[in-house]
Amino acid sequence: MNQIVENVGTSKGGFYHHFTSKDELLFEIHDTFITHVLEKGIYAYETHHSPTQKLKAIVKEFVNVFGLYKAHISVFYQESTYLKQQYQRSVKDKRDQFKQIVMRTIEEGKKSGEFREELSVEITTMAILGMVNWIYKWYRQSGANTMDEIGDIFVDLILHAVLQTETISKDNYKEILLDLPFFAKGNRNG
Amino acid sequence: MNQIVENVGTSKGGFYHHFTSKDELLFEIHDTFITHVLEKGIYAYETHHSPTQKLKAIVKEFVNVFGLYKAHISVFYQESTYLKQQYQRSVKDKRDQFKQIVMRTIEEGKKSGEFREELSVEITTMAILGMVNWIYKWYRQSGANTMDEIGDIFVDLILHAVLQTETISKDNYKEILLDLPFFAKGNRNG
DNA sequence: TAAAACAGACCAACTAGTCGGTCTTAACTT
DNA sequence: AAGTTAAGACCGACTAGTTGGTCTGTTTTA
Repeated sequence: MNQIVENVGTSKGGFYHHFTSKDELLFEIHDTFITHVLEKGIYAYETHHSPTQKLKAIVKEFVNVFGLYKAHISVFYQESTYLKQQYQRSVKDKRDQFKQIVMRTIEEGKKSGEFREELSVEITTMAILGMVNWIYKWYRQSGANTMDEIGDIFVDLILHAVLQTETISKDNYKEILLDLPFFAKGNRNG
Repeated sequence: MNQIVENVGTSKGGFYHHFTSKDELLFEIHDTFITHVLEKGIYAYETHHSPTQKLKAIVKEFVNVFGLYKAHISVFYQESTYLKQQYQRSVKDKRDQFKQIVMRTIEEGKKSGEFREELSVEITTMAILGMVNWIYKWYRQSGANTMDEIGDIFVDLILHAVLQTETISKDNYKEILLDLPFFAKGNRNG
């Protein structure tokens, strides 16, 4: 608290005039970015037809939020370990909503035949959530890749993981999947 | 501390007779499971020839540790946020070693032609570490899948993500990749 | 001039860690 | 076998520092 208050340039009194507790602040912080991803996720889900496009858009937005709200997310994960029950529940609620969108998308992909039939919807979803959520642990502004590049790479990895194997090679997904830079293509194996 | 000591059924005095600080306990806890994965990882790396087999074995061992040391890992992540610098460095050291093994494996896979050339070694590695590390956040003993199943699914997802697209369909990887249960194959789309 | 915004001294509860002491164990002596 | 002793294991009241949070006031705004 002292640190928060100091860094923000305010005082205990000032802070508690606006928030009823530290937990509320934490909740508000979480709500800021989770609401953002959730809205973007829903929008992505609703504006695209194919599960592939949906998944691509959802993942990109999801990754993107780690660029936009890096500080929020770090603080939240660092301080939220002992969040009061009521707040934990609201937090979990919104996270579950996002999880549902991803699950529904994968389910649809399986039904439509775009994604592999043998996928476990639940575990695949958790794998995606995990790889993206973990970003806050390792991403540094100074790193070699921008958040946008990371998003593209993640989309590429995830789609390769879920798409029907046969369809990948058919060049249907040129625009979505990664490729070598043109000047490196000469060395290609195979 | 009070809680730890109480739950362990000892006392402050007893505890500090064996540890110099809480951080040391935390470090010891982390070291227990990180040493385990690291050894298993190195062994897996050294005993297999192909990068594909290496990666499979490494991921399986990595996932497995979350079954063996669930409690350790949860405690560590919950309490380690403010670990003293010296301990943080040793922790990071071992984690980096494991990361290196994964990176080297992917690099080798690219060189051998088994893995896709266009993969970003670093980001792919972080994706793998992320999806597995995140397990501690969601895995419940009571869940639908055993740790072993999750391991297999993760291996399947990761290999589909990294393997050369052409080779996947060639049945070379029947033993490694997942398939539908035989009784469901009749419904397969074409 | 009243209400909202803010300040900061203060507080209770809790934190990791200490310290003087007791109990347990096992080797050593007689 | 019984007695001695010393070291390691263990105890828990206590402390210094920190935590989130309160309360009485002052300043700012409209």
